[in-house]
Amino acid sequence: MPSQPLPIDPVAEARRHWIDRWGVGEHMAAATSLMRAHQLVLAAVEDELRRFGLTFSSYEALMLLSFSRRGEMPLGKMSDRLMVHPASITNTVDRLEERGLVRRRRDERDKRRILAAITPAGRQVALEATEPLNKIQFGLAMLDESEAAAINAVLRRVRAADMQPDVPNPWADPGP
Amino acid sequence: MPSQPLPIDPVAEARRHWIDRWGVGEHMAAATSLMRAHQLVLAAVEDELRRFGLTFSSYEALMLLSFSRRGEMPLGKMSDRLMVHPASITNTVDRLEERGLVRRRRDERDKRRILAAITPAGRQVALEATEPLNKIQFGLAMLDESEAAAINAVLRRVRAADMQPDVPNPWADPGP
DNA sequence: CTTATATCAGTGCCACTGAAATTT
DNA sequence: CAAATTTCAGTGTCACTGATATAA
Repeated sequence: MPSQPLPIDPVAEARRHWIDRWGVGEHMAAATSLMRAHQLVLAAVEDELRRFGLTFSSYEALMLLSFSRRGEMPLGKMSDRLMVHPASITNTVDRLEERGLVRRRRDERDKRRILAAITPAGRQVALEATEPLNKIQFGLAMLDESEAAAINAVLRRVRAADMQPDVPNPWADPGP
Repeated sequence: MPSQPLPIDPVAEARRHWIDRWGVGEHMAAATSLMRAHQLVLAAVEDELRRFGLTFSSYEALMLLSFSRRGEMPLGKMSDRLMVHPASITNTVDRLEERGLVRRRRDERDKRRILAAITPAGRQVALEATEPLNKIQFGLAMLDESEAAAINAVLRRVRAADMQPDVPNPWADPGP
């Protein structure tokens, strides 16, 4: 990314224009902020992951497997959890498998399924790659804990469209 | 995107694992939420833009030009404002130009520069495409005004790394 | 001559579509 | 038989790199 420091805040400027023309602008600004912040966070994280030969996608796949019960999971379930296309998971697992970080095996109980299983090498890479990410706080080091929690609380409502209605909410306001 | 409704909140689950292993997790969860929410918002917006033959990138470029003083801007400045690579702006403007939505012309005062100028057809498409986006509130219709403003306030601090220190902040807390 | 601006060619990752193969 | 799971081939967008052309 090139991006000189900007002389102005382009999102705030667009918001002004929006309010002038349509009387609204907060949601447009929020969506645009989301796009920009995503780009910055992704770039910061992938800068750290590059030396491990990982993208954020492959890192997420590896972490998902490392947190799973038996260190393995059907590709379709990974696809759901990571919100990526089934064909993309095939591709991601292909590249992880080439590097020996995961191994494919058939699910004997449902032979349509393929399980991706993390290898010891995969666990080690996952662990090593996590260290610098925690150090830079996933590109969000400029936020304190409460600001990060605020993002989580609001964005959970955005993500809720993709979740069942009765999922426990760790960011819920206990209320009066 | 396929994405069955998820039985659990994968971000909250990852956060639990993180706190168990490393004692922290709020920033990781915030970064992950950002990635997921970005994906959902982008998909919602591009679903609406598709029938206008626009991507979010090309829509942003068109809006940027439509808000500019003379309806034109050097490609390099567009690149800075939209935070995209110079080579990507060349490509985006190529496709907009093929469709007659913008026109290129040399800047006579600095002949290294190329100005992208929005055409009347471009202004019309920009206007028409904005209508459904306002209608779906840019994929954030589940949020009220104050929640959208909260996103803007926090994410502005993330984007601030890319802005000069003294940019006016419309989401500033007036304070005591 | 050095720097800035834009373009071009090539690479890589990713998303998606539609079809195929296998199993339930 | 229909439905689910994964793979494969092909397409398109985008980001990036490195090289080039033009102008300041």
